[in-house]
Amino acid sequence: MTHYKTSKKMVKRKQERRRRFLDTAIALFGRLGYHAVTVPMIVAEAESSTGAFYLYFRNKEDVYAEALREIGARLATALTTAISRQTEVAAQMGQAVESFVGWLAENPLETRMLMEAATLGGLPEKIRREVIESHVRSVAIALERAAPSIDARDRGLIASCWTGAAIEAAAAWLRMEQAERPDAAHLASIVKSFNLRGAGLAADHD
Amino acid sequence: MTHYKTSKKMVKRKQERRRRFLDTAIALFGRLGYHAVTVPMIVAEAESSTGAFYLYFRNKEDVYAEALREIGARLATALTTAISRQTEVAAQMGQAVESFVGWLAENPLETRMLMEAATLGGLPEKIRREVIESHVRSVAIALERAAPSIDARDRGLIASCWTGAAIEAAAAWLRMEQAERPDAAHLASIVKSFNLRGAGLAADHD
Amino acid sequence: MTHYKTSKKMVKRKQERRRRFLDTAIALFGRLGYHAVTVPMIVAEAESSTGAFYLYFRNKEDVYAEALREIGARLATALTTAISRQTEVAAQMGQAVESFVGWLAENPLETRMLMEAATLGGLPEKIRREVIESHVRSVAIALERAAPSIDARDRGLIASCWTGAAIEAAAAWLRMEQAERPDAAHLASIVKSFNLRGAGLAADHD
Amino acid sequence: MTHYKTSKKMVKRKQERRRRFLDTAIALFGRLGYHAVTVPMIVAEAESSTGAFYLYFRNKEDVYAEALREIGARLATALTTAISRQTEVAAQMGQAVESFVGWLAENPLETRMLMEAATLGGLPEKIRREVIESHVRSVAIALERAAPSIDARDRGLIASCWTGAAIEAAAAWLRMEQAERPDAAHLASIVKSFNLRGAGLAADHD
DNA sequence: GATGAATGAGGCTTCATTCAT
DNA sequence: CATGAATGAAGCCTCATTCAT
Repeated sequence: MTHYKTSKKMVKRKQERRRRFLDTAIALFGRLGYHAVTVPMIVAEAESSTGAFYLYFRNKEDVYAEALREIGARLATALTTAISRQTEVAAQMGQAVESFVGWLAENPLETRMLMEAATLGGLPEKIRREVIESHVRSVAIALERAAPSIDARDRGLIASCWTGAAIEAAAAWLRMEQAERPDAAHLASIVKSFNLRGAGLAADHD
Repeated sequence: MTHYKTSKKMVKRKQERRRRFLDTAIALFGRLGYHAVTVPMIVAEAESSTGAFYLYFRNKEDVYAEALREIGARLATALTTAISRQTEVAAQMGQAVESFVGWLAENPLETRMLMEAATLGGLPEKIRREVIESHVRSVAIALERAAPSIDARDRGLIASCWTGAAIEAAAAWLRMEQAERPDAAHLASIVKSFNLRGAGLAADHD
Repeated sequence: MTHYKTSKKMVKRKQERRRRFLDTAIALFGRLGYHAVTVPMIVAEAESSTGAFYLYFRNKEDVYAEALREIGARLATALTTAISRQTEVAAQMGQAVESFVGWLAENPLETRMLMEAATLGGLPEKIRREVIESHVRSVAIALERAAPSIDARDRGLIASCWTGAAIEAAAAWLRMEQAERPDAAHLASIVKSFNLRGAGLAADHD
Repeated sequence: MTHYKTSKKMVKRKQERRRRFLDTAIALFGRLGYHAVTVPMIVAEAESSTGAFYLYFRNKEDVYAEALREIGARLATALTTAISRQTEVAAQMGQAVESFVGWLAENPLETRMLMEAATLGGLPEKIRREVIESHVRSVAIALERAAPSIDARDRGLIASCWTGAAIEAAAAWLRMEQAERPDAAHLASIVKSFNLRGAGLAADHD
């Protein structure tokens, strides 16, 4: 009765395998970049086989895209969780920047992929846009409530400034020698005040 | 030995040829990205030969790097010229953002290269850093004069926010359909006020 | 993980394929020389593909080196077999020259590779040295027993004379028109008496 | 009257230039081997121009061949001079080996070219054969006088053994670390006695 | 389902040689 | 006569993807 191929055990195995490919992919893409990573590399690192790889992913671009989606999901989870601890809009926005920057700082591989995906074209670029823009969008929405006087058309651009500042600051921080880096919390607080002020949501002398 | 024919004419021709390669390279790299461009493509587009290409550049990475340097020079010129028209520090900084964003918006190919170079590793990444950081540095220096109360260690990060906001906003603007884009001047003014406020250099209600 | 199909059949096939590459390589390198042979040539002649080639060898130099090793092994086998038929040192040495020269005369492709490898530098030169020097060394060792009065330091040089004479004579013989060549056995006997006398191991009027 | 283009001064200049090319070529070919040397390299080292190069030589193979001829001439001069100091055939032959080996040992670049040329095919191989065979031939002729009992057909092969022993011994000597090399005279004496005995021209206990 | 050997298009780069100046 | 910029054929090698086992 129970169809052999879809026993729960097998489904679980499949997911584990897929997950292992994805983790390996993030590790490699994050460290070496899209073009320097080869499918055989991923296969070797994941201790699997080429055939298995193409069973789970259509092609190299596809793993990259899926890995990016995974990253987007993790980031969203982190942000949602953090933000839900705040009730007020302004506080939520502050929390959002801090969590965003903090997450980037703690996840250098993922950050690198997020940055690289912007220039990769095709599916990766599309997914990166979705990931980032879902963040941009929620900033824009929050902005709408917090500063309704701002013209709707400008909100998107301001939100871009917002995320651009966060990502670039995190990237600069990651490029610094470990020794001379301020701690991640300090980084987050600087970006937070830059963004809140920039968007006109904080007193000048915060 | 006896140099008969290293005439001025030839020197000029060499420079022109090199310049043609560089222009072609910027056009292609800016449109398709580093990895999608092949040396034969550049050669064909520049109506030259493979051999000539390698006469002027060590390899593909090298043209990319040189093109990037060229871009950096052009950008620096644009900024210096614009800024020199202002005498006051705060005004200079405002001018700097506006010119920077304006230049990015008007030079989409160059902007794309500047963004991609961040993820290319090797020489390109190094040059991009030089180009961007020369800007970051001048922002940091201006900041020192304009807002001496800010901790020196933080200045670099704030400068990163500053350029990150500008670049990302310009990129988002470039990604918009031409029809729904506000004009470049408007974009520049939004980023300008975001950055000046973010850095604590402008009144809240500018 | 679970190795389904790394069957004996596949292992055998791999070895056969590798062997075909090696045989083809010897044929081509022996006929045309290292630099005149291209990887596509080897691939075409072996009725395989570029990719397969690089699956078995790191690069062109590597096939050459492996082919040389193969040649060394074949030569060593031939010599060991022949020499083992003799019990006395002097007789063994005589047998060694004869077999060596005979083998060279019968294997012109291999001989050509052995000669060319001396001027190729890198790994090929190193392997040729190993192959030849294993012969030189055994000559030197035999010499030690047969003529202990010779200074140890000179033995190596004498052994070089020994192999140099054999190789050059074989090469000269191979260069002759087939019509005017004495038979291989005659060649071998001439070199044999030259070398034995040269090393002081035979009566003057042998 | 005196034709401008063939004034003595110019002829001399031409010869000097050609000579400089040849010397440079020997230095480079001897150090790096035929295939690793490029025409631009020779041109640069000789501080001249590509155009000039092709004024004096038909192509790369041609310089190599000419350089080889030059080497042959120098070697012949050295040998002739040395041999002419002896009056007796046997003494002349001994002198010949010694001078030959000595010359090889003192001229490593030339020796390397002589060895490499054997496997180059085309003109170089032909010239090398001429150079070496003129030596082989004179050995064969001397042999005819010194040991008329030897069969004429065998003389050529014996002469090949003779030169092969000399060249290989010299090469082995050149490959040794300078520190552990016996001096060139010792090398020469070893080869001398090996060859004289091998050819049956010396007492067993020389 | 799983494996990994095999494929081959296509990229990068070198260098002997020519020829306009 | 001399120069050296320009040419382009041709070689080496990588790697995404397929498919027989």
